[in-house]
Amino acid sequence: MTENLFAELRRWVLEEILILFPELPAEVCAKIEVTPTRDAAHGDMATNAALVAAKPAGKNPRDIAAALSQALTPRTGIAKAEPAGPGFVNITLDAEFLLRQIPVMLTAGEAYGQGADKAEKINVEYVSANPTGPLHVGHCRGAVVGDALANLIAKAGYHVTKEYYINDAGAQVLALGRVVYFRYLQALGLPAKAEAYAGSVAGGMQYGGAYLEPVGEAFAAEYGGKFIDAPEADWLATARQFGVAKMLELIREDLAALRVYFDIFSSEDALVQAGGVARGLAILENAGLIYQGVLEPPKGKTPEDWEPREQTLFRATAFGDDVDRPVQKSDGSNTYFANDIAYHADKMARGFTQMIDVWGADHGGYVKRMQAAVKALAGNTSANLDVVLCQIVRVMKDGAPVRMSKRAGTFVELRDLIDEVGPDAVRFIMLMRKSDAQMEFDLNAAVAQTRDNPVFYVQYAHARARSVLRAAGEVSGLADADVSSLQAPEELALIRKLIAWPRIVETAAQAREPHRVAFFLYELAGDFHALWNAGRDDAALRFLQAERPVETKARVALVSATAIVIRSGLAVLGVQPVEEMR
RNA sequence: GGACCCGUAGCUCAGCUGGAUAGAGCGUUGCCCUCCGAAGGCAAAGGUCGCGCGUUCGAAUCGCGCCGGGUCCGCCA
Repeated sequence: MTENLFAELRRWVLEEILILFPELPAEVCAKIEVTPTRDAAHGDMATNAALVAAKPAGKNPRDIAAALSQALTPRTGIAKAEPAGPGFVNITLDAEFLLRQIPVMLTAGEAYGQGADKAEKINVEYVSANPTGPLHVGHCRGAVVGDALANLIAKAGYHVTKEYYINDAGAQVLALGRVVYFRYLQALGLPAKAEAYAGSVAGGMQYGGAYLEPVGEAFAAEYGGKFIDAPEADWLATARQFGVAKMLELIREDLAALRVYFDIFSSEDALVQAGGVARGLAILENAGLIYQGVLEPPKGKTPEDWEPREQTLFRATAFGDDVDRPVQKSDGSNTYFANDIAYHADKMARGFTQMIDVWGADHGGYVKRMQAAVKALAGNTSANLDVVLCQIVRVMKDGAPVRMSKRAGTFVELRDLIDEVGPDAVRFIMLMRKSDAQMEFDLNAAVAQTRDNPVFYVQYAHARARSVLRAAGEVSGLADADVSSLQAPEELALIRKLIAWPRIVETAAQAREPHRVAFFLYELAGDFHALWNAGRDDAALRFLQAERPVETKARVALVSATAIVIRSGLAVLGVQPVEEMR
């Protein structure tokens, strides 16, 4: 018993088309698809096989469509197959064949839609915010998109590792260490003034937020007066580590509030200490991709202090990048890019040939060079890096944007957003947009209990379904129910939507687009609400019919299947199904 | 100057990797809902898919060139 009916029908189409044209090249077959029809008048499914095969077969697409239709029609499960339009074949399934999927859903439960084991590891890295403070709203979209994408790819049958890269090696965490020390002096009651202290801090007084006050206190509690008059060299490493550990705790709490969890946290510092950077660069060095050179200044926008400098460069242009990229600064120390190369080399050494990074839009200019580096590292082997960019989110309230700039002092933390609308709304709404498009997050809509709040609408559908199931009480042998009475247009529309779920999982995972799941659930909820509403106009369509146990059982099976698919989809999005609306 | 993302209904956005008559919600307009499943329901109006070439049986979708918005551009992370 197969789950993905579209994949099954595609196999049938392929079998028949290869009987008609045994010589059809594999790359042509690969383009053949079986898709849901937009219009119910076109049947349940349509295939483009005749259109795709027309040119290589040297025949008119309509003729092929006619022949293919004839070949498909006798198949068990197909009620009708007919040529249409420029050369489509529209397929109408036997209702009985369609309905047979309901027990499949009931038996599979929330696992319905789970793809077959692809026996392939995929690493999904996201958030990776610097451990210098709590997460802010800007991190939120990447966290949600990355998490849902990882769930989605796992659902499609891949072995997914969710990874967070801790940038605990650069100048920023040193700045954090200095501020921790400053807060420590304060905690001990010493007259350390921010202005005076800032002057003595290399890189200025970043991360001065109040959230570091308790860190200073904890540091004081741990080390007492030990570091009061000590030189920086004595305390900096300790303060940095202490600060990073505390910030990671903070970040993990923020992530937990958003229900985002990782399989692994990788430390940049640990990688550097273990010699990973030298190891990564050596791979490129051995491939002859590292050289000394001088870069041209960017045209049209030459920095004031520009002067030509010789640097160690990676030949990124050999792999599709626009210019070669520095891996070492002019003083010989490594660039951040060098560490990133090392980090991806490390992932590859851990057996990942498929990697996905979720980044903010401000890193868009970084994509080509990182992909170039991965290709270079792979050498003759195959490895691939996909980058999902998340564009900016504008938070709106009462029709006006909520200011979020740090400078304006209204720096909105992720926690504020979650407290305002709850993790479910944050997650679902963030996923109602394609990640590479800018979006507006409307705080008013996010808490509204109407159809324009998608998370409410979907959860309400689930709650209604559960309410029916509670009212129905224990119904035994649901998976064996006679469902042949399900014939109303609204019922069949709902079933057609339900059987699309495995296909959505597959296509959305392949496209790395979790938002398709959110849209699917929204549509599914719409179909279910429509059926519910039909029962208001026509009592005969209500789910529970005291006088008609057979029909009732069939409908309860359908409602149960609907609840299962909604739960299955919400699980991918990381949104909780609710039993009742309160 | 260059790279990347976006441009679809009044607004916010989908459009399933080139398919059939371009969709949804909000908003607008009209009708329905005193109770029995209404924190609502049904329906209508609303589009030169930014513009122009090109590729082909076919383009919102692919290519090129413009226009507009955004992100970014040697040693920052």
